[in-house]
Amino acid sequence: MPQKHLVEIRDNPLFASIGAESFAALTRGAYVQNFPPHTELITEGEAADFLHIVSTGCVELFSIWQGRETSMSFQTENSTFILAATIKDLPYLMSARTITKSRVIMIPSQDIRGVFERDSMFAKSIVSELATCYRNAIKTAKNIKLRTSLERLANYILKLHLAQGGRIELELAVEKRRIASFLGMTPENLSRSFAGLKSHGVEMDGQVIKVVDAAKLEEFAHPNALIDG
Amino acid sequence: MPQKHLVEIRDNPLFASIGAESFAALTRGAYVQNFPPHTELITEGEAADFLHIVSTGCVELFSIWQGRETSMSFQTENSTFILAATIKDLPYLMSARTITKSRVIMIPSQDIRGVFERDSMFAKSIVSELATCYRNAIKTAKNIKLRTSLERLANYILKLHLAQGGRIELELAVEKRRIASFLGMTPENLSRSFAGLKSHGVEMDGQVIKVVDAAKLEEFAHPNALIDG
DNA sequence: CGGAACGTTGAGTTCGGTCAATGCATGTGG
DNA sequence: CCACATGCATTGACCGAACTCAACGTTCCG
Repeated sequence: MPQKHLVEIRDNPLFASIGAESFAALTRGAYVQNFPPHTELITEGEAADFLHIVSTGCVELFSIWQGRETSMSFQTENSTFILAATIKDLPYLMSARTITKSRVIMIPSQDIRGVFERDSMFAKSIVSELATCYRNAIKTAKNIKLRTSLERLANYILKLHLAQGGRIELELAVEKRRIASFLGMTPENLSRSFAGLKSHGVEMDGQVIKVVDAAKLEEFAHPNALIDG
Repeated sequence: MPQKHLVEIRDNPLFASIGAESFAALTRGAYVQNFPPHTELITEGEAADFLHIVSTGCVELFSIWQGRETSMSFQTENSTFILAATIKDLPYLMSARTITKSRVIMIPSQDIRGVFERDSMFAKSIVSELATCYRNAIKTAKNIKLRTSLERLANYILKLHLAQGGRIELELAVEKRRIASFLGMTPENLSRSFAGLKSHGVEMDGQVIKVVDAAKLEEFAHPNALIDG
């Protein structure tokens, strides 16, 4: 593995504080690979042979049941995915596909479990990452169960707005159909919901969303640290 | 703390394989307490001062947003809850209340984090528990997003049926209103859904559910290891 | 210049929620 | 013991949110 890639992996918070020996053990069998958009990386139900880490780009996690598909989350820079399956040596619960051209680090699950046993710093990182993922899953469930689709969209836009430092004009990173699925609605309904947010300080023109009145949007969205934080 | 309680804690899988020293450190500041039904144990947003473990009884985890409440899960014997908050030293994302009379073990979060650092066996248990909880949360989200309310109920009953070794007559452990909330529907709709399952091999009479044709129910429910497993 | 995929819009339908009334069980106080 | 209150489950009528289906416009790409 080229030095460039090693540095790349090292930069990931998950590996930042582990020992040199552990790092070597983790990277010995690792791959770094570039994938074109719309490439299925893993399929739910398969054995979790590798831990995946998005280095650059964007990966969608999704699930299918009885022909119905739903977007579960979008992973960008430095996100791990399917960590729980790797740790427990159980099948993936979700499938993953690239949305944009993406570079992905893959580390054999076996090595992860091995280093986990020996390196307590790494174990700590893993636990921290797992706990964060778990909390995010809980937040997702609360979001879906407690809010209407319009409220979910309002909070989604508000979050984007804040993440981009309060910028007025927002560009959506992923297709609307996927956002719709992520938010638990149909593309048609997302279109209508965007229109419905006009009276709450959001204007839309094609791919560009304008948060013209953030206070008004926030008043409607009622963001909450225990769901959106 | 009485010997009886120590044995009780020891029996929990989370503490089964840890060293004597670690065990002593964990139990030094621990409480074991009995609570009557319908007692709120923790409130979302509060600091995670204790890890809670249900020793006997049943505890409901729920969340509230804008006056709307939803049941997130039911915890019975040997279940931990709010482990992620304890580990990360962050506020609880859910509230908890007893449903039945319950005995609960409470261990100061600080002690959990301390022993976690020193005892790798304990760290392993924690990670395993966390990963399991995480996977359950993912399954919950998939269940809600991919299934209709009738399908969710069908799978819920089927799961009960199988958990009780294929018994025909099932008794619901918790009130229907809470099951309804857990399944993401109103009590009224749950009533109607029960009626709707008549044509799929389920009969209902008050508190007693009869799975008269498990094959028929399964054919409708399409249970899946990646959601229900 | 098609053709494909996506987004939008409209019409109609369905699923699930709201509201209200009733029945039923439990519990309390006279 | 009964009268009454309370809380849950059920049922019906109604309503609203979201989905389906279909048509159409746009963009992107071969």
